[in-house]
Amino acid sequence: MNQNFKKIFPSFSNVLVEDINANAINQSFVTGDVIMRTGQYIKNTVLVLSGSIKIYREDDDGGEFFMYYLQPGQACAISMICATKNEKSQIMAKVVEDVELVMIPLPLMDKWMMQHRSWYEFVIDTYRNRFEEVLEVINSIAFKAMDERLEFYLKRHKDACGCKDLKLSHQEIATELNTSREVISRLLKKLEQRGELKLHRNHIELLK
Amino acid sequence: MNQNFKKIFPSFSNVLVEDINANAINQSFVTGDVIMRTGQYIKNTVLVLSGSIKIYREDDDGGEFFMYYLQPGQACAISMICATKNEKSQIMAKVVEDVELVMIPLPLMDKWMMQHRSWYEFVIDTYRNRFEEVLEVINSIAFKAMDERLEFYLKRHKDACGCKDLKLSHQEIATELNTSREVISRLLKKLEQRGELKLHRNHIELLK
DNA sequence: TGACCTATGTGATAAAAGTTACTGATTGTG
DNA sequence: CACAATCAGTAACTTTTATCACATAGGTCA
Repeated sequence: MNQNFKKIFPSFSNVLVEDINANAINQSFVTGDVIMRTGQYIKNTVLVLSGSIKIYREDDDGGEFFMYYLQPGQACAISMICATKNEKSQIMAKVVEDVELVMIPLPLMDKWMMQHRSWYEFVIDTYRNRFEEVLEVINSIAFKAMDERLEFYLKRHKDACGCKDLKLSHQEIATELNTSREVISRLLKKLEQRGELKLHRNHIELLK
Repeated sequence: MNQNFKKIFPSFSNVLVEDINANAINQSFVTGDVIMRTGQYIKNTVLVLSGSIKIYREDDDGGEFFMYYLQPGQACAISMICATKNEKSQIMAKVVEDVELVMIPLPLMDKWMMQHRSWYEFVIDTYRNRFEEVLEVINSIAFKAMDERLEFYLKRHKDACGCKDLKLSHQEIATELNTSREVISRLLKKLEQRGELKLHRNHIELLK
């Protein structure tokens, strides 16, 4: 796993990787598992080795507002931030594709900041990227109408999975954009007519 | 200023305060000054001694979506994050009340993370608080209709200024919520009828 | 195959928000 | 004081989004 790990987190120094191997816990989850809930205390920082996790905010009445995906080589910024303060989670994390994780216990996450330059940079980098991503999300909902928000949503999914075939139902999209299925169906139809994509049952084929 | 500084940033160690005094630059701005723009490179991390700064995102067509205020004793999380990577600003910062600032040059901000425990904790704390605040903002726009968003907006302003008298015109609020003045006027009227507040020219008196 | 479940398409209608147009009120300034 | 500028109130209308109701289509499995 040592070899593999260096490939997924190439910026980590050898000493850091040794420290991780010695202290962190490996854990696996399968699709559908919820590994973090709103209000739950966070005890670990999570590094993703394989698979994919959806990070979202939950509404009082079942809305699941999509924020971003965690992919291999990434870490959960929120778990890092909360970890240092032993805070409750403000977000939900659900497994989209079976994942292998490395759990870094809270005190180590903090200690390594001072000891390993490459860890420090990784953490700061994670903060920055997520903060920016979240700012983008704010832009899209604050300034854009639903049609543009849908396009933004599809684009982010394309970027995240690196493919043009999105396995999403209209209902799922509607939930994640906090609107109704009918609205999404209609807007997708328009995009199809414009030649932007092709609709299939349970998946959407992007053409551009 | 040394004495004063310790009062505004009580968590800072004496050594850190000395370091700040020796290296940082004091700067003042007056109401209306824009001290950071979208696309501009960030060369300093900003600590607020007095006054107040509005942080917002700018739209292509003049929208000024309100994110949060920077108050005395606080620092700009975004300038910290960007500073470490020499990145462009993604936000706008406008002075709302004349401010005195301490500008920490980029390389020091980074260096001190390893040297001063109290600086490290302050920075992490700033990240965490802002991240959470931004998540709250996402909730309000993703899940709430304009009436609730307005109430949330008023509440945050009350919390920020610590008073119940908000010096805001309907137009300002509308701009910051990216809607039109008429909508805000109507909703404020409703809130007045419900006895939540009292409307005056150029200011709103909260009753609850 | 046919019963059944889920996903999607679509029209009608309602509600929320945005736009236009105009009014009066208050304030500051020469 | 007179005038301009800004702020606020409101009615009428349009657009966007949400909701309801129902039709159809594809896939699963006994």
